[in-house]
Amino acid sequence: MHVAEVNHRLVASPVLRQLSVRSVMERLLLDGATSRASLSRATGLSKQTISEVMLVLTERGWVKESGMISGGVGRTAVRYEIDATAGFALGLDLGASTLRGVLADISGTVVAQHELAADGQGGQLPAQAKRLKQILLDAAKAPAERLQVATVATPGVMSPQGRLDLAPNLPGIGELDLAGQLRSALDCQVMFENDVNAAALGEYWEAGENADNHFAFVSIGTGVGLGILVDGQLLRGSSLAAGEIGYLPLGGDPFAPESLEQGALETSIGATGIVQRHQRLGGTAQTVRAIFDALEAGDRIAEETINETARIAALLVLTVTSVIDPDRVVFGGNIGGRPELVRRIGEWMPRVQKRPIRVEASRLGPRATVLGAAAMSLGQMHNSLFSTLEVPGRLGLPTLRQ
Amino acid sequence: MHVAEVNHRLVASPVLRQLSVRSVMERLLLDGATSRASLSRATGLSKQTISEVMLVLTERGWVKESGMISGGVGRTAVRYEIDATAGFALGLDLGASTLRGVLADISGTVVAQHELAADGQGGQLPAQAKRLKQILLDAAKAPAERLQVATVATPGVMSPQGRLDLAPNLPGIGELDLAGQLRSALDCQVMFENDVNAAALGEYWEAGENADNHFAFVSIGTGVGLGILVDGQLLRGSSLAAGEIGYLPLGGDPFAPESLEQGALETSIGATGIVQRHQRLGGTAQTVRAIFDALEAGDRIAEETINETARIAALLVLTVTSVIDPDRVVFGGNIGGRPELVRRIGEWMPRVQKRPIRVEASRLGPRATVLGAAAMSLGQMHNSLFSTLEVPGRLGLPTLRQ
DNA sequence: TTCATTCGTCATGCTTACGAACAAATAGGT
DNA sequence: ACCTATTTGTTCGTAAGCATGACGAATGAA
Repeated sequence: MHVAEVNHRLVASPVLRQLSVRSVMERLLLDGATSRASLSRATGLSKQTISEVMLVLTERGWVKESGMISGGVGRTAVRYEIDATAGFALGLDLGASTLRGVLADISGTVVAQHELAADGQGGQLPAQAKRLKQILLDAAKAPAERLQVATVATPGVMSPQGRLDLAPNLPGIGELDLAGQLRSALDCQVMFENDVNAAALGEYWEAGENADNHFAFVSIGTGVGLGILVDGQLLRGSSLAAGEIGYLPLGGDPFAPESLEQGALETSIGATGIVQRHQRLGGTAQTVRAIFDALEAGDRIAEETINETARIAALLVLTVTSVIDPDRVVFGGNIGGRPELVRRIGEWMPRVQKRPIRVEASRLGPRATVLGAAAMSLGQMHNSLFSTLEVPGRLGLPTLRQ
Repeated sequence: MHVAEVNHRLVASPVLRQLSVRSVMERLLLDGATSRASLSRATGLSKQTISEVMLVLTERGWVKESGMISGGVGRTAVRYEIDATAGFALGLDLGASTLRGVLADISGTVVAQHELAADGQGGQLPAQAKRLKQILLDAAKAPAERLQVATVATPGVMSPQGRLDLAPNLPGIGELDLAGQLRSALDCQVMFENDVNAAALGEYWEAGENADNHFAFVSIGTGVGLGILVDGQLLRGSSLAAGEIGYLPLGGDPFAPESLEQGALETSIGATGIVQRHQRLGGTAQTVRAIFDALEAGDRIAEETINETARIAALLVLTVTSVIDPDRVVFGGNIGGRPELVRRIGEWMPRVQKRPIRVEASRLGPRATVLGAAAMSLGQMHNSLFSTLEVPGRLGLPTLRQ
């Protein structure tokens, strides 16, 4: 089978066949390896159609035979499964101190992960990304041509001009044509996403079948951020600013000039805010990590600091549940992922909200963002390969005439 | 043409034809009357396919010829348009003092509207609804069999058992099997929706082509509520509680016991909260209406009351924009729709948020809810008639394996 | 060994859509 | 008055896709 064949999209196929291919691939992705007969039952398509579709898919290299199914009554069935090596999706997390990467194959299996210490200057970034990509491809023995999509998770916002704005932790990066340079360095379709949104998607993906499709992820670290999933889709907002919660009027006077600059909530429960609170209470710690260490050692001031932080975070949970009513709120980030903090947030909740709400700590920790980036690539790969068709789910409303 | 034919759904048609019918109907709904040739260009389907589809649609009664198009170069074209009398959608707004109704035809034109003073007791409601339905059908000369869907907008939440909960303004209504009784009284498919959500949809619908598909509607009246549209769809939340903003920690101490009972925000800017504020400031007014009257007369205490209310509402806008980033926030309800209030909210905004945000007063006023209910019925009618097909827009993610 | 069951293929027929050719109708120019 | 370019809409032939039902193959259980 030639690589050219593998890369060939199913664009030319007519509408009906595309729909059939799509439902078959969806079943294979969700259920794993199966026979044609059970695919026919699962999709409602006739056995005949399934056979035709599988013929096309094996010729194209997306699907391969994988042994037989025997043991039950009746004839043994030929088992088909997605050829996991047919396409790969890359996720990158562009952090302040590390550059993380994850490579997933088309079936959703993570086949390689690695991280590099970030060089001080942003100018090195595209070259580093290229190196990381190659390391991951080599580790997975994946040919470079089969890398279909990469997603780069970044702090701040990627401007339409391809420059990274509002990312003070990555000095000097705003001057680069980051999008263009990464596109040529990675040599495939490249997408960009906010790191908190990516982390939200990562946690959602990790939860797997238990995932409710309505989900909120709060990141507390140097700054604060919120990622929202509605019906399994990221909610980005009309100016891509959904989840920019630093300015929420919680934990400080929102009308104070510094709140307008830095944001009341961020000032209150961001890393520097927590350290300042500790110092106001008489503590001497210089970092949040030191405060958590003191907390573990039984220090009263640290206890009070974290408890007050949790109190304000509980108001944040109240705010999020009041507005979008997620099934649960997951906390992550350097600070937000701390179980000591999350437990205290949960303890505050009954005092501000009658309805119980699940408040949990991130299960993926620092890997949430990079896995979410890989998930975005994976979703994009599937949809561009098997879903070129534009079928809007619902009709829009006609113009109102009254 | 028989009514039985009109009511016949297109269920039996195979997939491909359904898709064709759908795109044709969508174009006709959005663009109005056109010729078959231009439909062919607009949909990408061939001219003969369009002709076949139109034949089916005219036979079924959904579409009819409507004169000729001449004047340009070339042969005159036969013009087709949706037969507006083929189906009707009903919206009802179940308010504390009035029962409003709107009847729209299949093309989205409001063909009748009327309201009845609500009888004191909730038990009369189904009979009143039936009467209102008949009044509207008579006014529009629409045969009852062609009423396809009705949506009833209610305060509170409709429980899965069909009882209306959390609607203190409608005493005694919680005991009724409201859903069942309305279904048999209205004698068609009946849906239920929260009144604030319906109002949000109404305002969105009214904005028409200028509507951005990302939109928030805040209602301030006896209580406070929020309706959110994401991509033109209502955001309901995982327990149908999205937009229940009464408990937001704004304008009062969220840890106070009365905040847990009544909600801090609702206590602060709900009707009674505003009156109490006025009295605390030394005023004597008993109703919000009186306060607004005094404001117009130049009263300083009223000015201060409303300004403080606007200040807290501005924090609400900040909260909503921080979380979901809508294109604009529209205020409605008895109090929220007041331009004097909305103007002051807009004046407070620059003090808490750098990014400008459009804050506007409802254009539909008290009719927003009933129009939104009609819009829901209309959408449901279109989708059940022309979109029986289940085609998910995007593929889901496979299980994560790592 | 027989039988019920399941898998997969083959042959057939139906529905749908498309392309090309063509007839019909019109405006505008000569 | 006539011709031409343009647009509309139909007819006819062709191809694609799917379903149906019959059939052979392979298997476990009685």
